[in-house]
Amino acid sequence: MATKTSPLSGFPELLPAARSVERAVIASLSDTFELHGFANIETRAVEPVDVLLGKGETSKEVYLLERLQKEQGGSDAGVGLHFDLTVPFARYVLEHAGHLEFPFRRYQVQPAWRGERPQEGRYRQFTQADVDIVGKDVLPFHHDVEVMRVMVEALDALPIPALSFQFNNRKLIQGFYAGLGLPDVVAAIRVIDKLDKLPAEKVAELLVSDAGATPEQAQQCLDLATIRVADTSFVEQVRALGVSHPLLDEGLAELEAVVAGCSAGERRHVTVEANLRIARGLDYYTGTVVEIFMAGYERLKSVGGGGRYDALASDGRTTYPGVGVSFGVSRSIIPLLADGVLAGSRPVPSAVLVAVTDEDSRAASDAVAASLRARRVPCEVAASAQKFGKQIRYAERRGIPFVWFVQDDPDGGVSHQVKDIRSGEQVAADPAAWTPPTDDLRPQVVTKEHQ
RNA sequence: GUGGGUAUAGCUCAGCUGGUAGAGCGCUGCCUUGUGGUGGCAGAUGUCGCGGGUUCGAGUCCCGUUACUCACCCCA
Repeated sequence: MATKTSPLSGFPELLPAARSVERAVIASLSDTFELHGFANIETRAVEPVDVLLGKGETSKEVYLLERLQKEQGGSDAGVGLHFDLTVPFARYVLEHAGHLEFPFRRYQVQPAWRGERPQEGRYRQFTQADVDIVGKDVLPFHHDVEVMRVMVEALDALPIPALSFQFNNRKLIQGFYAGLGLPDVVAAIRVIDKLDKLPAEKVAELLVSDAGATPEQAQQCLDLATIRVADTSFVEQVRALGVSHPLLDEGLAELEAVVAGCSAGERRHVTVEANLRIARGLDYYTGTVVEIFMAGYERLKSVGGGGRYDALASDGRTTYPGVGVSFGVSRSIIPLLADGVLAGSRPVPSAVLVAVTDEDSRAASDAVAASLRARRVPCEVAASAQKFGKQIRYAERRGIPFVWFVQDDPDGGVSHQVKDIRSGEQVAADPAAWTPPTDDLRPQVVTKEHQ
């Protein structure tokens, strides 16, 4: 019976070649995280609604599981799919605190769900990669530098366009605003966050109307927010504004350490800046904050972000401060795939198609395949003993670079030949010794420059 | 949630002021009796998103509906 299907908006599905790219990205990220000693965990897909909604997110972006709610008798709010990995992680830490060693370092690559209108780079189901370090009661500041450096290193290794890490520090902002005498620091941060959407004059007006600032204070806020440098010279620039407060000093010192620490070393395509307008809307951040942007894809807004949160998880007796950063795998990779900036070299893992001469000799072809696989060469045996031209075409359509022929010799033995179907070159080969070039062994990520 | 656009072959799309469905690519076969790609010849494929209305007649006009899509809001 025919079934009509249609894509579900916001729930992207990749074809095999594209999926191989996504998997390569995830493998590369995991490799870097593990190189720095971060253990992988996976949390369940659902959380109690009160856990999900406790962090200032609006309820309508959460997908609720209606059936489970009904089963529970409707007395409590039920469960919903998580919309990020930070909130489930905080819950996980509380739940398993007795079995974890602190500081606890973990990374997590999982889908999250959000019920908002889909767009390029914004999906209802998307994969995110998070790294965090969580301490018990205290977490020394140097972990801020450490975890940010890990993400810098992880993203620097990816075959994607240049990335910019833009750092700020909540203590710096709050200390500055407090030193300035602003009545409503939180409202001011929220207004400053609009700076890339509204003109400066409009933001100044909002600071006066919404955050209770005087016009002079508003101007100083703008002066602070427009500081953006690729080194630690922002410290003098902030000092020059003439505001002083102990929290400001602390924030300046922290941001200086993060920028200096993340800038150190050779990078392929990741740059680091202090950008004092970065605030991040989420109110659980307390110190370091970061947003990550991808060159040529500024329209996606940030492809990653994170920061320091001193009290995301607490059981009332112990608090678990943490610092972490997340990278939007779907958000960045899917647009790159759609634009052809990234592509998979082939849709199948097979590097070799072993041709079948006739069904009676299929066993001989199977033996060749087994021999290749014993040396970790991915291969498959032809589906049917069609004319060799058809079998070659089968391989060509799948991007399989080599076809292996097993043929009877006049002297009663068999001969083996392998053909590179891109060049047409065909040579005698030993199934117990032949190996394809390394680049042909597995599907590769192809970038536009190389195409 | 608000506003715009679109819906026709596997894919990209054409189809004028209404007259029973088309192209390119792809696909299948043959030229090519066991080695593909180029070329030539032949061929297959559609409830024209769904429901209703107007009309002798609707892919085309009208109404509704659903899905997709773009922008705003917001975020990874």
